[in-house]
Parts: sequence; C-alpha cells; structure tokens
Amino acid sequence: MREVRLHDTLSGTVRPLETRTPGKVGIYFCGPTVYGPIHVGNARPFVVFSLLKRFLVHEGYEVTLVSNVTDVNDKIYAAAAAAGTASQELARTMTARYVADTDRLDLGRPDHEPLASEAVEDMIDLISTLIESGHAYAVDGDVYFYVSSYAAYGELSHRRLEDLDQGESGDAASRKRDPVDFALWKARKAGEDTHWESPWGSGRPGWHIECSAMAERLLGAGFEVHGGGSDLVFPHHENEAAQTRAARGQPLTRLWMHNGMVRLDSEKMSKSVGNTFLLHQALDTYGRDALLVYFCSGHYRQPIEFDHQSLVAARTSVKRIRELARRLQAGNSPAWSGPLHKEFFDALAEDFNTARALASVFEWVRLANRSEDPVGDSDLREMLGVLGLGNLLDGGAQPAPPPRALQLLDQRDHARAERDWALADRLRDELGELGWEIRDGPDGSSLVSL
RNA sequence: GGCGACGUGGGAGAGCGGCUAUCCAGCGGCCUGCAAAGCCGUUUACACCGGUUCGAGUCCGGUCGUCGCCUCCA
Repeated sequence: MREVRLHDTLSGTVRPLETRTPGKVGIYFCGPTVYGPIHVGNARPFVVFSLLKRFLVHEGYEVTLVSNVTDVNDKIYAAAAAAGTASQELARTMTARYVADTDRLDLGRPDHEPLASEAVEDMIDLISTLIESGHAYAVDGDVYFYVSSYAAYGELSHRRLEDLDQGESGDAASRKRDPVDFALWKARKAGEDTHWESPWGSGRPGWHIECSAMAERLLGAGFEVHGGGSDLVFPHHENEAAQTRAARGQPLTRLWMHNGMVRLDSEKMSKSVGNTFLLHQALDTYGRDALLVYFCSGHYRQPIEFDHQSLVAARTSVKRIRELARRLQAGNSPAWSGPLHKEFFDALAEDFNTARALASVFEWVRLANRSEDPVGDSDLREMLGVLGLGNLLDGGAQPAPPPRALQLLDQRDHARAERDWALADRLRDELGELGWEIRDGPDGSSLVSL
C-alpha cells in the first residue's frame, strides 16, 4: 500500500490521503440531477471516482463509494410539467436511464446511490439541528442557512463574502436576512406535485442539504474524500461544508476533490448552454473502451475537450492494445516490465495522474511488441485492470476461422506461390468482406478477425 | 468587476530546475510481391517580456490570450 496523495481544494495542495480507520476509505461524489439523459460531462466524475476506487482497492484499501441522485429539484418540476408527466415519474425514468447509461461504462456501480426523495427525514433532522444552534432560521415555511453565523464561509471556494455578486432577485430575497443565505427547506409552491411534511409546514428540501444528510448517514461526518465537478465548488460544496460543520462541529470531509469540465467547442458542456453530447451517443459512436481511454488521457483536474479527433485517437490506441493482446500469453511479465509497472502505480498515487499512467502502459506495449521472446501479460493486465480496461486483453485468443475463410486463405497461398498477385489480392479482399484480415509473416500467413 | 485555473512540437496531452513523456497524424527506413501488423528514425516544442539561478516549459513579477466560478450546473 503506497502513500496516496490527492489534490485538496480546501488547502489548494496535494495532500496524503488520511483515513479515520486504517485501510478504510469513504468517498462521496455528487451525481446528476435527473431531468434528462446524462451527457459526457456528467459522466466524467462517475468515471474518475469509479476508477479512483479501483485504484485504492488495488492498493489494499476497503473503499465505500457513494453517489447521490438528485430527484427533487426545480428543473425536474419544470421538465415534468413541460412533458405533462408527474415529476416523480420523470425522475424515476431518468434515474433508470442514468443507471443504464453508466452501466454501459462497465465500471461497476457505486456501493450506495441514495435518492434525495428518500432521505428527507435525515435532512429535516439536520435542518432542525441548525435552527436550534442558531445557524438557520425559518420564515413563512422556508428555512434558510444563516451564513453570517458561520465564520468560515467561503474557505472552500476561496472567496470572501464581499466579493460575491449579490444581485439577488426573486421573491425569496425579501424573506432572507441576507442575500447570501441559502434555502435548506422550501415551502410548497403551486405547481409542485411532490411535498413532505416538516416542522415548518409542507414543502421540500433545498438542494445542498441532501448531500450533507446522505453523506453523513452513509459514511459518517469527517469521511475521507468528497468529490464532484469543479463547477460545484461554489456554492454547492461550500454550502454543504458550512451546513455540516455548523451542525456537527466537525468537517464534512477530510479532502475535497474536483474534476475539470468537459468542453465542447472550447466551452463547458452543459445542458443550459445546449452544447451537449449524450453519454449513450458517445458510447454508440466511439465505444466504451475508447471513451475510457479518452477520459484517462488527460489529468482529471484539467478541462478536456470533447472532439471527434481526440475520440478517434483514443479508439486507435485501443486497437493498438488489442493488437498486442493477440501475441501476449498468460503468465508473469518479463523483467523489463517491473519499472513500468511501478511508474504506472506511482503516477496514480500522485494525484491520480491517469495520463502519466497511460504513458507507462504504451511504453509497455512498445517493449512487448519489440520483444523476441514470448511476453507474459500479468503486469499489463494488472495496470489496465485498474483503469477498467482489463477487457482489452481478453479476446486475444483468436476464434478459429471458419472453413470457408481457411479455404480462401489456402487459395491465396497458392496464388502467391504462382506469383498471381491480382488473384491473391482479390482473395484478400474477399476475406476482408468475411471479416478476416491477412497477416503475412515469415512463418506464413495467418488470419485475424477484424 | 472579484476569485481561480491554464497557455507545451501538425493535433491531443504529461512533465520532479539539469535526463526520450506518451497518444494520434505526417514523412523516411526495416520487414514485405503489395498490404496489414510491428519495429527503428524523424519534424528538436514549451504565449510574450523581464527577473532569480551555474542552469528554467518547470521558480518570481508583468503583458497578452483562453477557460471556469461568482445564478441551476458533473
């Protein structure tokens, strides 16, 4: 188990991963609001934190990964109304699609995927505690967090209250003590078809409180890593941090990790801008393997451009690994593999640098291709496995070509022996149509399935 | 306007103050009837201007540019 270091947004530094209990890590990352199918940008945290878990498990940690689904939200009400369905119905449908789409990434599921709508009791408890301790106040059925009561507000996002644009609008503004106060509970409004009873009347929870409540229930306050997209740092995570620490007297998490945005045309991919590429489309177009390589090809904190060329490049790299798999054999890897294997895991241990790790993978591929001797796959299998790409080495064992293909190959061998290149090339084309590619080598020709 | 991040070879993208990143594409070569696959070589990059240093993409300051957050947002 090597020392794992990760970038922490709060301190702005790369810090060692600290655990409450040796060997145990709890990770929570913010999942989507389910009012539509998710896009590639939404998928990035799912990939990053799923892979981080795999890596930590590889290092010997016992990891509990939690990711919420926000199924109560203004946008869901609006989208459901527009579609003429019940908001809960829409949320259910879109949650199922989210699960189906991310399942296609084949990275497993988080250990827990709590729904906001099923955690309202926990949220009410937390809100009550905040009111009792003077950190929140109720007004006309709403409850707001009283930001002024919490001195550390702004520490996560590194901004001062006076630096915020406070051009607050809407009817909530008049009920707040201060424009920066944010809603913990919202009184039921006309047109909202879901609501819960609370000490402050019928209503529904605000957004930020769900994560504080669900993370605490499933991981306990002070858990190891809280993650999400960098666009959530403020206000979402700032507010989460404030709520939990104000209520519990201890920090929500020990380390805040944020992934960079996926861009399309140099601009953040987002539903509101409308420049989205849906995850299921990306999976259809480029395939799951290429998409993973694409995500791993840049550091998780950097923005990454979603463009055709990058995805095609990723797909070509995948082919390169698959191509190598044909000539590997099961068993221990040669001596030259050792340093690369180490480099790979060291790179992941230093702020989860998948780009650098991938470089070791391709270095490995080159050395293996260069090797005259048979090459055992064990190290590469272990490396790729952590990136969720172990499958690239399966299917290395070729299916036997059908008799028809073998017959054509035989005919081509004859044609070549007679130097009838035109016929030989025609037979090669025919084989191509059957899905077989010819590889002429010193030991004769062989067939490879396309 | 405030806060922050980033600007690397044709494209993408790592990079610890001194050592080949890597991937995709191009070109040349090896292999080969031609291909494919693979290997070797190759275009000697770090926005600009100063500074620190024996030595700076790599540290400091400034300029320009791009992006993110400041409102829902992965």
